[in-house]
Amino acid sequence: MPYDPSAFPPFAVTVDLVVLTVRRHALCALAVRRGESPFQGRWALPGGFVRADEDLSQAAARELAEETGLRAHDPDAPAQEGGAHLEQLATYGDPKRDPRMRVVSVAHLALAPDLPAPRAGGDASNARWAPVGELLAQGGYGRDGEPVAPLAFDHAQILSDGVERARSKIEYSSLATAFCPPEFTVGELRRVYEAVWGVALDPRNFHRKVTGTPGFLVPTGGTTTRQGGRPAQLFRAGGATLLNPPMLRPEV
Amino acid sequence: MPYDPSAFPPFAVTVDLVVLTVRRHALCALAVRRGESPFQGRWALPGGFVRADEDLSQAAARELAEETGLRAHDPDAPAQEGGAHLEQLATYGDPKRDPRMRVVSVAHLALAPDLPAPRAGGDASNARWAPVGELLAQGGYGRDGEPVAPLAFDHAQILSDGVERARSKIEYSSLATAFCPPEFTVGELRRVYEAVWGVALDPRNFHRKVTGTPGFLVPTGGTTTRQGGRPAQLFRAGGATLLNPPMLRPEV
DNA sequence: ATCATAGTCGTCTGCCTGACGATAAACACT
DNA sequence: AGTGTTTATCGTCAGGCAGACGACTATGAT
Repeated sequence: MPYDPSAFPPFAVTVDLVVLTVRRHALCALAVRRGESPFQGRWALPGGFVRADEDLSQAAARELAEETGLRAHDPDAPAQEGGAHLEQLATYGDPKRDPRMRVVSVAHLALAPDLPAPRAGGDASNARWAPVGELLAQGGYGRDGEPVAPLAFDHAQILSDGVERARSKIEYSSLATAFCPPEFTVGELRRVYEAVWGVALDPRNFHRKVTGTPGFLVPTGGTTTRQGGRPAQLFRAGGATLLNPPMLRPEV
Repeated sequence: MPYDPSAFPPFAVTVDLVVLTVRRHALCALAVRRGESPFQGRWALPGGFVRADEDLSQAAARELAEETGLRAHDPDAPAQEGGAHLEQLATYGDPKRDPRMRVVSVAHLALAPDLPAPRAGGDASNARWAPVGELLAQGGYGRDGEPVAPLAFDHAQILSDGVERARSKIEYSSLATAFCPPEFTVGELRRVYEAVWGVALDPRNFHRKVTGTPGFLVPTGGTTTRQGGRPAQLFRAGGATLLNPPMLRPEV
């Protein structure tokens, strides 16, 4: 068929972000309150339109910086200090997902260390870190007992897919270090796994596994007692991005 | 920000397909010859525009049916007879990936049993199954010695991502059965793994692994000698879609 | 001093994998 | 009929890794 501009319908293309972090032993996602219709006043994932001259990953990195101030890393690079892991998640294009027009959203997944309070256009009340269980509890009640409305659009599905991606990916990669500060202890890394998977892991077996995998953790020489108890060695993420054999997620 | 149609640029959205199959002990992908500019005469992945009222997966299933006659399965369902596995792969949106205009392509991955000759608008010379190594050999030479031009657009990257997805996914899922006919032998399934991974596997250990995993294979009671040698039991894919512990891919 | 907390090193047992021997059942020759 | 070839299937054995858990260490809190 010849090139004919009228042969295809125009779409709007957006990026939506699933930004995950671990706070107070819980897996949390960044949510912003919608200020406009549709779904006005409801919580949603941060996101926005892709600009005319922008690549998808550029648009995602820009949105991430606008919402959190974080700089994004290359997805293939190991976790480094002061930035977030960012990767494409999936694309959502149901014709009815946005009642205004035909919008295709390329969702991205970002993993960040614990951050100070989020900002959304400088207005803190319009952005928050919320435990993913709370955001996904359809028609349930939040931590403080207030009723929680479901996320706007198909964002519950997107968030759910993002959480599942994170849960499975830390099994066989060093991605869990993206939730940690530049230097961290084995115990802090273990608590990341426990929060993301929602299980308890044996500290001794976990210690053996992560320290026994060559290239996964590099000791920095320092120690810390910020968790209480005996001082723990500090590590940074090593060059190994793949964990083989993988960390086994306990049965449900 | 208020709703303003001028606030976002229009995009064209397409689906491109990485259709993989195993033929003659080699992993092959479906390629179609472009009849128009740009990249006229070059090989490309099949694909087309998403229609105005179509979901992305619908568009991918439609394109798959148009190019191969295959019906697509639900990605979450186990492999069934007479259809192909179809799942979303990734989305490619570099501003310069199509010189004509801004096109975002949502690539999908399809896995199919060995098929009769492909058809592309009824013209067999414009569609073929080609070994993926041949399609990805940049500036190399094909099986018959003719020079091979790289795939059009960024399709080499898309194909490469699709092959990598297939290679990793058969490790921990029953997806390899999607390459097999409805009833198959353990040996045929092993040859799928060998073709996709490009390695040789021990027949005895492979047999122990797949028959020892509950719910993975269900014997049908029949036997066949279509591979020569001693008759082999016939199986169909069981309900288990996840392989735990995974099939280990030998070191490179 | 004693306790609570967290980190780190070992041990043991069972399961799974890789390597590989042995047998079985078909077909193709001679 | 016998012999070789091919493929399927069952068994055995050693090594590695994970789960369960004991023991000890080094901090801060009471």
